[in-house]
Amino acid sequence: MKQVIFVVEDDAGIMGLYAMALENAGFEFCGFNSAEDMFASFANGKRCDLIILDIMLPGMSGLDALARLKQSSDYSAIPVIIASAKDDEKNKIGGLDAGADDYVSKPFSMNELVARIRANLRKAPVAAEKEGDVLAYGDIVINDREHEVHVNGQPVQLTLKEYNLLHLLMENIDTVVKRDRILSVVWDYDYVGETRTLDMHIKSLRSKLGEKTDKQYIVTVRGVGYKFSKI
Amino acid sequence: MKQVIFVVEDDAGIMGLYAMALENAGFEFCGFNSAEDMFASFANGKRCDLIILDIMLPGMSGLDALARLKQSSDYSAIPVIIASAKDDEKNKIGGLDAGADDYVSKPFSMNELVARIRANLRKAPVAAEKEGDVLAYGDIVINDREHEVHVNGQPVQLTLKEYNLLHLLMENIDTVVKRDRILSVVWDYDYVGETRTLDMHIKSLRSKLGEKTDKQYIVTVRGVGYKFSKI
DNA sequence: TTTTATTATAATAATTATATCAAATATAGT
DNA sequence: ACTATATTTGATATAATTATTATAATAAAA
Repeated sequence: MKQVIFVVEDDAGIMGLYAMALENAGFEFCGFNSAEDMFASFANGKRCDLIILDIMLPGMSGLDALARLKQSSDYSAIPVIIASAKDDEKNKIGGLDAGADDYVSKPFSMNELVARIRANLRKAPVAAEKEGDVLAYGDIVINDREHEVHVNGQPVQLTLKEYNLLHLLMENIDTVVKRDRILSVVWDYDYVGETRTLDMHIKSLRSKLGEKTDKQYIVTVRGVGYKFSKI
Repeated sequence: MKQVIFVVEDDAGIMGLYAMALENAGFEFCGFNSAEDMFASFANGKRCDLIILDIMLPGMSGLDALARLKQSSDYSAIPVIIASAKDDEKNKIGGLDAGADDYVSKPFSMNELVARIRANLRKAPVAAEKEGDVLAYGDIVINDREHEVHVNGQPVQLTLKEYNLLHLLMENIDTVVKRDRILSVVWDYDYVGETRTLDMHIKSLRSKLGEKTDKQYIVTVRGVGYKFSKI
């Protein structure tokens, strides 16, 4: 199911660019010429995963719209990226203070925009997936309440350390977790010096997850740590 | 890249011990005789990862300095370890109340100190990483959280040094970064003299970025350094 | 133009980080 | 106390990264 991006922008030309870039990147695009139109659409029950909001708008300003979104209990969780023609620091700070999750100043490349969208979309799902104590990605499901892990629907038997390690990595999906941090979270270490313990557990975790699939979930980021990767 | 530890301590002998212990433990040491000196250094743009603060200081007291640090939005995230000659519980509590992250009372072993430094450094990264996940210009996007770089939407595989180098240059977009500065930030160097190491990494970075585009991002400023350029 | 200083390049050597393995130790269950 | 399982440790292998060296190319200065 494609993720839906709302774009509020009054300039038709720029809107066209958004449409093209977002469709291209695999999102469902939905544009509005004014903030009022967007709220009307919300009222009609339409939903989205992220909003791109121009600051300079006819009628209700972008910042006002932002304030309204962030006050509402229904919509406050939706990430909002402010887009502005002004490369004006004041505006930038203002927007972030008002609750925007990110900011791009025009002109920006569509690559940058897509990167920012992806980054912001990724912050949200953790909360969503956390409910019911279940973290899931792809073929791997980790159920905290039951303390069980399934790969491709098949239960796999993890030891405590393996479980905690996987849990930490999945909590931080697509995010590098530094070796130090892993050691201090999964182990208690104030460790000084060399240990191959972490590597060992990564290895056994990989083999237990990999026995049932050939996909590489746990990615080594040399010199930094490991991340659980969607890609 | 070494982590930088600021030490504020008026006794020259003790300062020497700190210097030795910290360098030894692989940190970059930077000492100040007074809190005022440290703030002056901050004002000059110098940054650190952790501060060790003596309580008994000439001029501004350690606790006052602590209060000032913790009130500032810029520096409040930096972990502070209070060091005091008084093994006095009252003082200890006072310091922690005032926002210190940890406390050691003299005399302490350098091993203990280093262990505490490591432990406190480890608490921080979450806060640090929160800031500006994405740096982008044009076709190049660098995502710090994921530790990934995309060129034209395509991921490219960078080594740690290449990554740090690119990051430094992109942080300073359109600004020349001097060779010295690059060497001291990305490498540990105080090193004076000839090295072609930096050139090497610039070369491989260029080729990795350029494989997918013919635009020149990294500009050589002869006699000075390099800059990442929009134009 | 010639000289000099600086940077680019390529090939090779050295270093470092991680992976793997086998064995030792610890822990929990019976 | 005995077993089975889990975890840690240290030694070694592998692979990836980084540094070095020598040489070429280039720009600036004389």
